Amino acid sequence: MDRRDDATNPPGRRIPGATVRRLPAYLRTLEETADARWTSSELGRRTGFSSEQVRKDLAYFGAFGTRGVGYDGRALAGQIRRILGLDAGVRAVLVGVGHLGTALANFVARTHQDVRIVGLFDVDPLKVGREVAGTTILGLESLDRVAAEEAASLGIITVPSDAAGAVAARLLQAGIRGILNFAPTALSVPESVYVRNIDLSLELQALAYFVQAEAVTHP
Amino acid sequence: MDRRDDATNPPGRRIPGATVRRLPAYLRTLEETADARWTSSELGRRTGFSSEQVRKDLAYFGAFGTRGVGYDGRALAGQIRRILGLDAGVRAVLVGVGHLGTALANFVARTHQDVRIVGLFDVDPLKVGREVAGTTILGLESLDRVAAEEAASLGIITVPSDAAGAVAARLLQAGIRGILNFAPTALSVPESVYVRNIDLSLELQALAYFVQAEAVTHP
DNA sequence: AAGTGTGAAGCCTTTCACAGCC
DNA sequence: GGCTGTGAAAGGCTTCACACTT
Repeated sequence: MDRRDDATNPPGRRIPGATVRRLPAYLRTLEETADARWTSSELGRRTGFSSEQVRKDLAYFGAFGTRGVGYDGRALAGQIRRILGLDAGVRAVLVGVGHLGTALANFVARTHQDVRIVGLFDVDPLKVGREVAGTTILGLESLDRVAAEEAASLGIITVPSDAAGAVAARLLQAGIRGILNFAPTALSVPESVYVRNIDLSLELQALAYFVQAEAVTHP
Repeated sequence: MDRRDDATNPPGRRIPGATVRRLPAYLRTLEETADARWTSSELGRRTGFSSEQVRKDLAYFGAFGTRGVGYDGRALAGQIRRILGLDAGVRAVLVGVGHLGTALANFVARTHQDVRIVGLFDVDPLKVGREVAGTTILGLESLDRVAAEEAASLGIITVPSDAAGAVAARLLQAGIRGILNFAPTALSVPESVYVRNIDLSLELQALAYFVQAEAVTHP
């Protein structure tokens, strides 16, 4: 879940990291139903947050609504895309094309036009050359070249735990500045690189606690 | 990445949810290197948290260490397993055996003895009957029966977004009390059910913001 | 001397409550 | 009247600092 993830929110106007992580949820909802008019309550109901939260989050970046009326859906979506830096287009490389890597590559290709996976890499010679989600899998030796050519800024690590550290090092060397890490290991990277760890086991075990605690509370 | 996830920590002694989510990381590290003696600093270094954090987290549940000395690795691991409710064994069902579901099923089967996937379900007739990670895929109609027979308490949703709501409803009906949801949708469930949403797109887009912000800060 | 356990302080995030505008 | 924008209050989590134990 989180390791040093939350040491992350440096920009000018000091935006809470929690706010940044909710913006994509707002954006998705706005895009899903191209409604002209939105209120903070409706947007909150659909994303699972409170209306105050929605208003406060947006207020960090400006005043996008009209009092007594609400928000214009299209305009707000545009603003959020701009804030997140999606309008410029985000390019990511993915290392480790097993089931998980394949699932992510397909998912991103299918559902995102603003985030694009521009390189798939694997050490397995049997996988190199195969095509997944419209991209040909390459060997790790091509990482630097592709990352540079495509100006990739994000990296996704879906390799086994013991390879993750080495892959992270290669990504940094290739100029990657943000990493989504699915391997259950704490990566050691410079302060300037953002790492988000997603660790299924941790989530499952934490869930086990809550379910058990609940059982104890209501016997 | 959180919707109503953090509305979660009701038990007797009011344990911070953040603490519960770190315990599995401590546990994994303790199990990885079966060292007899651990200090909070070493455990913190390995998991990526501060030593005070480690001590405070553990202190919520008791005094497991020896002053001036440290913690006994085996004993501490045992305590954490007990706290999380893992010693009783946790049983989960998984719905949606695509690439992502397959990856998770394999991963859990390979790396967990305390969390076990006792049922795999899919609506696709072509998948039903196939075997993944040692378990045969069944149709959704068998969910209630299997969940009851195996006393499953957790559910993992790895179906496409538009099916997630219906699957969640079926899981609740089958008596599931904790859900790990990989579909990018807010599920609506009763207060008593714990839901943890894991949403790749949100993470990727949030990462895009941080990377961009960094770029702005150091032009 | 070394390292745990813990109140107190500080920081971050959410919620409240209401003024302001349409 | 309805809904946004926002200071103030509340709540939750992390860090500090130190007493305490071996």
